[in-house]
Amino acid sequence: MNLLIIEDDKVLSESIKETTKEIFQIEQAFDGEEGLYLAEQNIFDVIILDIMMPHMNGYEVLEELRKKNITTPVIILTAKDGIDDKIKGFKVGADDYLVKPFHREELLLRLEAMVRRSVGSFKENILSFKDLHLNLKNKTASIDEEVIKLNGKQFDLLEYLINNKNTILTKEQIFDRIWGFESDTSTTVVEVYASNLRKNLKKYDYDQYIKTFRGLGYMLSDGEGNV
Amino acid sequence: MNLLIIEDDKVLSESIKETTKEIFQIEQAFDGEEGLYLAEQNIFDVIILDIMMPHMNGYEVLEELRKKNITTPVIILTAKDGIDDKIKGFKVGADDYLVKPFHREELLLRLEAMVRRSVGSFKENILSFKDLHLNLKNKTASIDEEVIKLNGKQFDLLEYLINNKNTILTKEQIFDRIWGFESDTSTTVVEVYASNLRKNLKKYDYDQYIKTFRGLGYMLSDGEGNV
DNA sequence: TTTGCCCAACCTTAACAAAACCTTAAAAAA
DNA sequence: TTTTTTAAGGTTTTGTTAAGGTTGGGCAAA
Repeated sequence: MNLLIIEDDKVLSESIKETTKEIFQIEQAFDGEEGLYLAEQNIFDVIILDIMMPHMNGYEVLEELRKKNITTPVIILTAKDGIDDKIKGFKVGADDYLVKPFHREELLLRLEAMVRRSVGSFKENILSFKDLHLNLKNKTASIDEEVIKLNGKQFDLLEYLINNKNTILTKEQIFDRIWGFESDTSTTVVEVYASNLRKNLKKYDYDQYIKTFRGLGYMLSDGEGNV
Repeated sequence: MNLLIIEDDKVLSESIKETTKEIFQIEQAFDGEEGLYLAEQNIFDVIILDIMMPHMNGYEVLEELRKKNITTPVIILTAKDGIDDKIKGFKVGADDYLVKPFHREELLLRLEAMVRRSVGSFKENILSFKDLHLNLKNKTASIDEEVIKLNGKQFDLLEYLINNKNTILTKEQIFDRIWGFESDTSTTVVEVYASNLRKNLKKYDYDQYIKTFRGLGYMLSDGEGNV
């Protein structure tokens, strides 16, 4: 689970990081522009967005983001608790709105509720694609009771693909999501992992669902046969 | 959009109905049991749930509901604003939590945000021209369920034509748009791609809509026959 | 006004070139 | 050891070019 914190108050940002780091992989941006840039990579599960920031404020960031069809859930964090501010926040596309000061627990709860819904699966930590089930808790994959051995990043890749089934993910997105922005290995590793994942799924004929779109990226498709 | 209000205070329930009736089809339940029964029908897009109710309280209703795999988004409405109550609410599966008293607008905004997300994620990104549909999310084209195989630039060309249907696009425009300004290939490739695209659409008689205007360029026309 | 010719613009095809991708295996890191 | 990364060669798809065929408008002669 990846969380982006866009907050110019470094102390608060760190504090949020502390309370959420057990559940999320954290990325931080300390101004609007940087936040927008990172958010545009479309690799986050949820974004915490401060409103009052120099240069580019939170509303602008969110508006830009939605304009670009990035639908990552956003929770607005602000000291403004006037109803008009809330209206503005929701109108530009926020999913939740939390007023400072707030309980750490409440933030965490709201984040969890949001992720739980958007990632789906109310059933505890199980992510499924057809008869293929991922147990997110202990990182195991299985098809009809039979466990498939996948190493770390292969599992991550499969999880990411399932969470975005039927949409094309570019190699860059996959790379940024799994290897991280500042990783200095090349994006061709994605090809290697796609290859390995396919090899592991081949036994169950699930490799067919991983489609590659030349010049675009990869997609996990539950479409029957075609494409 | 269907909304279920589970609230034993009839005055408040009516008041909520008033503020939401323009957007939602409303159903009301005035105690926990009735609410659970209605919610189990699984026909609602979102549920407003009061906590303090006689016999069966909101937590119990929600817990029962989730146990039965009904995942309708639930927003809890209560006078309790202690953090422990919120924790309890989210833990049993709430999606949002609003403390009384609240602004009518805020309730409405939160309802809208919730619904927008749950239906929004279902709606796909489709661009259509007559019975020809482009799925922008996975770059597939189809006519009556049947998928048409188009490679990258052919798809881009078709997308561009549809987005500008009934206006003539010069070869230069098309070229700059799809190949990019600094590309050093000649604009005759546009002709080749127009040809290929027509060939692929011929099977469905959709090639006829791609008209060429000598000395001007191409146009996708939905006009019948002539022009 | 009509006819027929010419030429530029466009269409189509196919061959070649060049990316993009796959797979494997070995080296490096954990 | 196991996992991750790099590298290299092979495969497939797509992009590009060139060449010959087709079309249609302009224009001059009838």
